[in-house]
Amino acid sequence: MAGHALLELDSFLPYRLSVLSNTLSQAIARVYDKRFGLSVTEWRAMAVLGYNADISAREVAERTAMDKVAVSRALARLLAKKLIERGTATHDKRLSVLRLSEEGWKIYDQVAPLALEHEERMLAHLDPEQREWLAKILDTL
Amino acid sequence: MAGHALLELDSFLPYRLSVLSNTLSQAIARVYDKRFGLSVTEWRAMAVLGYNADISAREVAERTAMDKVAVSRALARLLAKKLIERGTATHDKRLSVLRLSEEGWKIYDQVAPLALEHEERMLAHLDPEQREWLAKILDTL
DNA sequence: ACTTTGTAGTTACATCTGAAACCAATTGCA
DNA sequence: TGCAATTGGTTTCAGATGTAACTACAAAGT
Repeated sequence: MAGHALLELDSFLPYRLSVLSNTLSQAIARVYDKRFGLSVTEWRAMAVLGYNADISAREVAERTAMDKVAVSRALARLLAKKLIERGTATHDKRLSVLRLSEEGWKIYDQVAPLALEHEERMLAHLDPEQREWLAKILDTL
Repeated sequence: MAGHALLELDSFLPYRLSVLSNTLSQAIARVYDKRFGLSVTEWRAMAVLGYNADISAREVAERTAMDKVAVSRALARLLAKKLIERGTATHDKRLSVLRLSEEGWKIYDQVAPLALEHEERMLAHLDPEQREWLAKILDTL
C-alpha cells in the first residue's frame, strides 16, 4: 500500500458535507413524512408558496433549486391532497398560478415553526462566532 | 399572508447545506462517471479500501456512512469490473475480506489525486481562517 | 399569415435507493 | 447438545429521481 496517494475519507471535505447534509435531511424527512405525510420536495414547494404566493411552477423550481420534473410531481401530489390551488395565468396560458389552499396554510403553520426549531437545535451546537462564519462560508461557496 | 410564520428557504440552513452538497457531489459524480465509469458509491468503497485493506463489507459500510444494501451493490459492481478482490474470513465464514486489485489500484491512483485537487479548488474560495472554522464546525455537527 | 424557435409543464423510461424479507453462519444460553 | 436471537450479506419490491421526448402555447422573423 506504500506509494499510493493518501485519501482519508473522514477528513475529505466534500464527503463530510455530503454525510452531514444527508443525515440532516433524512432526519427532517422522517418527521415531515410521519407527522404530515409530506416529502421533502413537497415541503419545499409549500415553503416557497408560503413565502410568495401566485407564482408559476417554473418559479417554484428556481427558488427550490429542484428540477422542473421534481416540481411538477410534487405539485401534482400537493394538488391531489388539496394543499395548494392552481390556476392559469391570463396573459400566458402556459403558466400556472399557484398558491397554498386554506388547508395548505394549516399544514404550513404547523411545519414552518417545526423547521425553524429544527434549525435552532442544530445551531445550538455552535457558538455565535461559528454561526456567523458558517453563514459566510455557505455564501461564498 | 399575514400572521403566518416566516420561513425563507434561501436562508434556511438545512436547505442551503443540502443544495450545496448536492451541487458539489453531482459535479464530482459526473467526472468520476465520465472518466472512470465509477459511481460515487463505488468510488467511496474504493477509497476506504485504499486506506485500509482486508476489511469486511460491514466495515466498508460503517466507514462510508452508506447502508449495507448500497455497499453490497457497489461491491458487486466493483467485483464485476475486477477492481476489487473478495475472500472469506477463515474465523467467520459470513465475513468477506475485501481489497483493491492490481487494476483497482491503478484506478485509485488516478482518482485519489483528482479528488484531492477537487477539494483544493473548493477550499481555494475560502481564506485560511474560514477553512479552519469550517473544519471545526463540521466536527461539532 | 406562416414557419421557426423557445418556453411551461407533463409523461415515459431507465436507473437508483432504502425498507423489509430472506439465507447462512455465529453466538448466547438453557 | 440444542434452540433462540444476532449478525453479515444478498435479493426483492416499491417509491424516488433524472434524461429525454412530448404537448401546448407564445414570440420572433419572414
